[in-house]
Amino acid sequence: MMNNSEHKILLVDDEPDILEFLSYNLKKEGYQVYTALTGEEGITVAKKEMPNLVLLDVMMPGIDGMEVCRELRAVPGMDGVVIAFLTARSEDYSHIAGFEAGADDYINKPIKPRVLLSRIKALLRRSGNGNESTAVDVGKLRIDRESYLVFKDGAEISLPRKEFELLSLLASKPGKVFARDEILNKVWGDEVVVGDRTIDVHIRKLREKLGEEFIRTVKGVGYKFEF
Amino acid sequence: MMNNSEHKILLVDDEPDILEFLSYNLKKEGYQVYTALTGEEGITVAKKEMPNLVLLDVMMPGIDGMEVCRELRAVPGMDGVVIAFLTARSEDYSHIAGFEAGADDYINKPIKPRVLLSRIKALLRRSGNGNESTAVDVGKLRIDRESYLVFKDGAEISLPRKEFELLSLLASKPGKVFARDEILNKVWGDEVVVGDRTIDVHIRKLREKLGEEFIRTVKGVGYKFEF
DNA sequence: CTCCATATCAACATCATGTTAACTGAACAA
DNA sequence: TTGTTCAGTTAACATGATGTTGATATGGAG
Repeated sequence: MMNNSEHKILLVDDEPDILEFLSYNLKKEGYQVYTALTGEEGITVAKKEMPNLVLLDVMMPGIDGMEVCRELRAVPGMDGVVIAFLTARSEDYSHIAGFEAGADDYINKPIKPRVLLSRIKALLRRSGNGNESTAVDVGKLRIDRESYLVFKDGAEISLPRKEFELLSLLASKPGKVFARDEILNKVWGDEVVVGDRTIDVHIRKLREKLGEEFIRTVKGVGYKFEF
Repeated sequence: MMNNSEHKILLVDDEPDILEFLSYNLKKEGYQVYTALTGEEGITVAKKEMPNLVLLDVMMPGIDGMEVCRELRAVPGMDGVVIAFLTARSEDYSHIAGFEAGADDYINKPIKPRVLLSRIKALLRRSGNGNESTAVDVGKLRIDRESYLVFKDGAEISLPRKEFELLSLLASKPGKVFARDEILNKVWGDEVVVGDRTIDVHIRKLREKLGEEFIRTVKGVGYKFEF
């Protein structure tokens, strides 16, 4: 197994508390951790250390995370770096802009260590595999989380956010039945309470756009993606 | 699907009202609930019952939640347990200390039942995910709980929920005779009251779909799975 | 043979999901 | 501003699979 100590992680956040918290948890796992309190500092450190992963707070005084991300992407040799945003849950659409700016992932605050660590592992694993694309191929579909696009027979299908995330979730484990509870948790979040029919309607829209053959209902249990 | 009754939850809070409130809501969902009014009691009960999830109030007289958490983490065999904090403080970063103590999540008071339940489900799901074997092979059958499918000679057989759960139960211990009572409890749950014939009919449907050779009737006792 | 648990079947009830259309609010353009 | 479009959600209702029941048949143990 790859040792975590081979990985450098740069944290950029204006809150010392959070930096310390994240730093503590990541170091505990054996990562080499660098921190920066401002966007400027972050860029400087990044250029110097060439980290494998950058965790960026979106909201910072001065240069914000989005801008840091764009600047980092412009640095030669920095294109392979994985960049993830830290965002408050309320900033609902921030990650979309984030993806456009070149982010690989976004992580909601408040941050839970287990979630953080598993996300980071996943991100690093992905980046480690060389130039593997962020797209997933499942049967006739290609789901590209980076561009938020789905391709079917070469045709580009653009999906709204919720639909995309729902599809994305289901396709993340083809064959697995996702319970409605689980879907609500993962796509809508803990606190959001939406009606029973909301999922169905989204499923229906997906089926309309993609065809009937991909999403299968398992009555009384949930939905699953098939290929 | 897995019944909630398989999950033990320990609540530790010095306020009887809150304990009762939480206990009521969790029991209603079918969890096995244990309560403790102090940190000491919590640790004692935890060691004895080995719950799957511990909900800890942070602020308690005597040993506080943080300390309980640390002590629990030190108990052998307790490392897989999910520990979540209940905290009144919302926006500050007091939970950071909690995470350092080994907590998996924190839940803000005031607690809304819906949020609590969905968080708990998510936590238990995550904890169970690691070592869960998804498919079971029994003789000519393969039962895949993840995709809710049964395979026989490579052919895919799709079963309705109750039938699948019934088969799943019987096949979980091939050879063992399950009494009708036991079947009712595990598949239908405690609260549901259904007539005598219901089980027979489901057995019949299973035999229709799978063949006669798998489920054997033990008159006066129950049913068992054979292979 | 007789008794009683189980089997079987068809009628019935129920519940999860499908479907449609309408409503809200955000983003955007004229 | 107003109007327009779209994502997301919801209510109301339709539909059909699924679950349940009771009447009746069957079959094995004693």
